[in-house]
Amino acid sequence: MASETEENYIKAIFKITEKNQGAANTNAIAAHLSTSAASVTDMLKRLSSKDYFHYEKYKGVYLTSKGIEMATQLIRKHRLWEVFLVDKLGFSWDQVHDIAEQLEHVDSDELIIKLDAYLGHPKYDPHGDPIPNAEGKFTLRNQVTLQSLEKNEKGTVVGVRENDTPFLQYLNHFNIKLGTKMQVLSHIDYDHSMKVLVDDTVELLLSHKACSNLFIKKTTL
Amino acid sequence: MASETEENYIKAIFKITEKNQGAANTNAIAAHLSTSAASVTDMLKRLSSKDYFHYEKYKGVYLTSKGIEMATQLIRKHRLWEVFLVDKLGFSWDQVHDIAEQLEHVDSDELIIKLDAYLGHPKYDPHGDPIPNAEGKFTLRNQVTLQSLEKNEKGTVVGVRENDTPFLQYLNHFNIKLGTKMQVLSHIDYDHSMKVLVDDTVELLLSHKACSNLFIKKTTL
DNA sequence: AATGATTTTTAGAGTACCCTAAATATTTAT
DNA sequence: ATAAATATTTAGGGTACTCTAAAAATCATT
Ligand SMILES: [Mn+2]
Ligand SMILES: [Mn+2]
Ligand SMILES: [Mn+2]
Ligand SMILES: [Mn+2]
Repeated sequence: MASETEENYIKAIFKITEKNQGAANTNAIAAHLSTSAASVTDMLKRLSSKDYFHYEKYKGVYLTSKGIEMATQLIRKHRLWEVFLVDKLGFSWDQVHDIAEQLEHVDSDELIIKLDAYLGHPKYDPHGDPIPNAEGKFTLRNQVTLQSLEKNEKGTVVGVRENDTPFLQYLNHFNIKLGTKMQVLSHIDYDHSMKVLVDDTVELLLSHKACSNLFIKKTTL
Repeated sequence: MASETEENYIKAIFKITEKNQGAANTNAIAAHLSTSAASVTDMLKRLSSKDYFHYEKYKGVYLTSKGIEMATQLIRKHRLWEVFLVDKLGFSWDQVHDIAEQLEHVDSDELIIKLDAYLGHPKYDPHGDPIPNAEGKFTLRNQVTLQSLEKNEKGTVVGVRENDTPFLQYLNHFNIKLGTKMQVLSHIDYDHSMKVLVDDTVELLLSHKACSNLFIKKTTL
C-alpha cells in the first residue's frame, strides 16, 4: 500500500500534468506540496521503482496508467467526502477541502462504495468539480467562464476554477453559489470587470479575476 | 499536534491502565500495538517530554490529565465514526473497527461537533461501548455478564466485552445483537455453558466464553 | 539469599521523509 | 555563442519510527 506521502505526490503530479499538458517539473511539485525541490528529487528517485510514473532527470515526470488510476481514485474519494461534508454535515463549501485532504487517505474500498451509494452517486462535488466513477470516468460538462459570455447572454453557475477559501468566501458574500443565475449586463473595457444580473434580481459589478474563475453553463434559448 | 503514532500510543496506554488498574508496562503496550518492546521503550523516552504521561524506568507508565483528555477524545471520535458506519452507511458491527481506527485520527474539531449532531448525539457505539461526550464524560450503565445471571433471570444484550471480529460474527450467526432478549434456562455445571431462551423464541446453548463476553442489562420485574 | 525466569532497557542500525548549501544542467537573454 | 538566470540534482545531514541482539534490572522460586 502507498503511504499518505506517496499518495500526495501522485495526486500532485496528476493535477500539474492535467493543468500544464506535459511533464510535471520538480519545482511545480515542490510548490504544490509545500516542500523543497531537493526533497522532490529525492522522493522521485525513491518512488520511481514503483511504476507510478516515468522520471527522467531534468525532464520532469508523468504518470503511468497505474499512477493515473491511483490519482483518479484519490480524487474520487476526496470529492465524495466533500459532498458528504456539505450535504450531510452542513459544512459550507469553503470549509471542506482540508478535511477532505485527510479523509481521502482512509483506506477501505467498501467504505467508498457505501459512501457513494449513501450520497446517491453524485456526479459533481460542492465546487462543481466532476467526481470520477468507480472506473475512473469523469462526467464532463459544457461550461465556459463568466468572462467569456457576451452581453445579454445568460447562464447558471456550475463551478469554480480555483477553490481557495478567499474566493469561495467572496462568492458567499455576494450570495453566489452553484445554481445561481447570471445574465451579463455589460463588459467594462477599462479593467475587464463585468456588470451582471444575479438571480434576475441583484445587479453586481464583478472583477475580471472573479469572472475568469467562475464557470457557467449557458442557457440556450 | 500529535502524530498518528503518538495518538495510538496514548490510546493504548489508556486502554491498558483502564483494564489493569495500575501502570501500563512495556510488554503490554508492545502487544497492544503489535510492535517490539524495544520500540516502546524508545518511544516512551522520546515522548516523555510532552507531558502526556509519567514514565519511570522499569515501572511502566500512566497518563497525566492531558494524556487522559487526549485518549478520551480519540475514543469519542472512534466510537462516533463507528456509529456513522453502522447507522448511516449500513456496515455491520464486525466490519467497522479497522476503518474507525483510521478515521479517528482525522483532525478537525468542527467535524466531530457536526458528526455528533448528525448522528443525534449517540451515547453508545455499535458494540454497546459508551461514547464520551465533548467534555470527556462517559455514560455508564448497569450491566452484568450473561454468565452472572441466575436461572430464570431475564435481560437484554447491551454490549460485548471484546469486539473482535470472530466473536461478533459468532453472535451474528445466532442472530444475537444489541437489544436481543435473553432468559437463562439453566447453567450446565460440567463446562459452565448455559442454556438460554433468545427473544422469547429460540433455545440456544452458549459456551462459557461467549457468556462471559456478553453484557446484559437485567430486566427487573 | 541465591538462582533462574521474565521483563525492560540499551546498543547499533535501517527506512522514510525532510532540510540547507553547493554543484551542475538547462534555458533565456544578449 | 557566451553569459546570466533559473531549474534541478547531489552532498551531507536530521528527525521519527522501527528492528534484532545483547545487557541489565526486576520478579519468582526455592
Ligand atoms: Mn478539495
Ligand atoms: Mn472540491
Ligand atoms: Mn472499535
Ligand atoms: Mn466499538
